[in-house]
Amino acid sequence: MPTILDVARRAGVSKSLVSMVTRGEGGVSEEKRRAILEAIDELDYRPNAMARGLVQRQTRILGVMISDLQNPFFGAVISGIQERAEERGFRVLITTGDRTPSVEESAMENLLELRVDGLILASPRVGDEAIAHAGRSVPVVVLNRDTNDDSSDSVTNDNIAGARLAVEHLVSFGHRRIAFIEGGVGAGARIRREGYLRAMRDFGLEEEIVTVEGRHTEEGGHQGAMELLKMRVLPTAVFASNDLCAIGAMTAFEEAGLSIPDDLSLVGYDNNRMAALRHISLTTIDQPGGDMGRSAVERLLERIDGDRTEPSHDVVSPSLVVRSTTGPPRFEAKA
Amino acid sequence: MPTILDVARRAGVSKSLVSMVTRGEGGVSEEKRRAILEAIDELDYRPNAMARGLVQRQTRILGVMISDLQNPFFGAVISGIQERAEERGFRVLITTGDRTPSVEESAMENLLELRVDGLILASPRVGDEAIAHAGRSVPVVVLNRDTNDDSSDSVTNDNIAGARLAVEHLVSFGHRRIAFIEGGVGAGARIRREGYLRAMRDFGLEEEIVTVEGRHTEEGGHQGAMELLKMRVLPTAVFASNDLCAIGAMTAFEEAGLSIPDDLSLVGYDNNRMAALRHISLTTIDQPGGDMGRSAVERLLERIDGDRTEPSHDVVSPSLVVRSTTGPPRFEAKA
DNA sequence: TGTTCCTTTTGGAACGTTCCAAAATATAGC
DNA sequence: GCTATATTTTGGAACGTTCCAAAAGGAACA
Repeated sequence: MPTILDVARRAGVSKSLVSMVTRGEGGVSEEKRRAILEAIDELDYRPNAMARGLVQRQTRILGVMISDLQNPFFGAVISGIQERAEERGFRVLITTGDRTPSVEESAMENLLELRVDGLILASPRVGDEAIAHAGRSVPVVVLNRDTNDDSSDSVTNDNIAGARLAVEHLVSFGHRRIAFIEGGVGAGARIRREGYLRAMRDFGLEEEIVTVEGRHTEEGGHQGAMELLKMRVLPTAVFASNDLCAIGAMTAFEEAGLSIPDDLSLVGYDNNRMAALRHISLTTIDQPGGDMGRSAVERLLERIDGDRTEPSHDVVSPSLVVRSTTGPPRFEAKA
Repeated sequence: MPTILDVARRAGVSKSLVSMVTRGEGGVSEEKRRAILEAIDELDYRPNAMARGLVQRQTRILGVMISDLQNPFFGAVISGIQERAEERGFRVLITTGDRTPSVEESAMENLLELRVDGLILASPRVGDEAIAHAGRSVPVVVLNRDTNDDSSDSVTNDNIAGARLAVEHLVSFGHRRIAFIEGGVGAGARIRREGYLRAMRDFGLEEEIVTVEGRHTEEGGHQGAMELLKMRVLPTAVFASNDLCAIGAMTAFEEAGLSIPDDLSLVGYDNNRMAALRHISLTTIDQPGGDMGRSAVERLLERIDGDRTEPSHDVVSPSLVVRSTTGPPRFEAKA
């Protein structure tokens, strides 16, 4: 593989001049510039980003760790990240953690060893200490998980408000027995659960609280729904911690012969593209993934440029998207 | 940020010993090893992958360029890649091209400048020459696109056979007027189109051939379907070049008041997780994404290890998955 | 013909590792 | 206690860039 010295030799100039050309720096005579460009082309030269990064002590790369690439919600997030990063002259490198803390941790470590200039963690499931640890060496923005420490910035949607929106919507139809399918630990899951609990209490439905696990996956949602189906008295509505979960639950309920929303209302969270499909048409809480991705990049760049040293915690507002999976309960609530 | 020298100083040893420890090399006394590990911990030292890669002239990183991260099919592909790579001690770094050739090209370039040891291109839309160019500097495996040159390996499903499976299935129901929604240039799209054309001819349906564009996206599929709806005589069946497309088309057809499969049968391609959702239940052609990802890694490692220099072109067999969007045509075919 | 001031070009040091040959130390055998 | 050998440790060179101070050329002017 050719190096900058090969190019210099071929073009009959010093390596420094070649470096100036590849970096797009001015002050190179037209003649030499042309000769260098030609040599680069002939030799198929490509600058070595490692050597460059080593001496510049920065890479202009933003690392993104996505907990679950199978969840289409993150597609939107990445698009937003990519778009804004490109505008600002940064590259984006993605790794994924397969929803497993240990895999996530090594995915983050990879990025850090590469010396990315900033790190975005999308719904990470790793422990707080791992995040804080990363935050000590590089600016970190956590997406959709409320970090309690100030070692990193965060961009979240207001999960408490979102959960409330969901419960409120169901209550407005007259539902009282509203179950919740949880999203496991990490991510915004814990907070959504908290939001559900609070909303239920606020509406005086403390005794109706029922929660089962759903792991933020389709399979998890399916299992959670099965668990609900085993109860002697079924809920009239179910709120799932994310859309994937909700869709898995939907399948389970219909397999059991229930009709949605006639027998049971269902609300998801995320508003991913599956939820919007006409055939799914899931009522859900929208969080603007693309915007959140863009904000994350901006928070990161503020830190990288040294414009800000105070932690920042952006909160975007979720909104209710009513589709076809919610309606009044079949039997009047006992009131 | 601490360097290996800081660690060495703190532990009272030479940098070489520290290096041996971080690389897990043997032959270090227990005493020194412990002291070094402790120093690493105290200083929060993390080896610099760039410096390491520079001298080792390899990174043990596999680069993956995914044309469309929004398409859930690639989630499965990445899982397969990741799994196998990890088994073999390689790391995976992902970039995405947002379905745009120029973005894809720079995403590839990023990875090459980082000197990844191998490159996987998943359904790239860039030109052949860009792929060949990359193939000159590093082993490349192209997924789901038949490369005609031998500068890279490929792993594809048999798109011709898959398309035939789809047409055959529809013909077996008595359909004759079977339209095709194309997937644009690049990817396996061109070949699927070819497969459709060939199958139609083989079944003596040459005059019934109708194709519209669908760009392998939901929106594209929707538009393609709208175009079909404008025709004076509607097809009784539609075969879409991928599931995303098919789902977009499904929406359009139902918005126009058509009932699937009663008024119109629909077949997709990929068998992505959306297609499997009970509510979509799309008849489709399955291609095993996870397996293809795993194979891609294996082909790459053969090249990296120098076990093989001859180009390899794996072809996996697609299979028909019959679900609920296909049935007999409403009116008997004119025969 | 010098002198001054630009513009263009250059070579060496640095970045943080690994590799390797050689040095230092420990162990064994007599 | 000495040699031979095995184990552990070390310092310097290399990897391919960028940065920077300084050198080399050119143009303008007296």
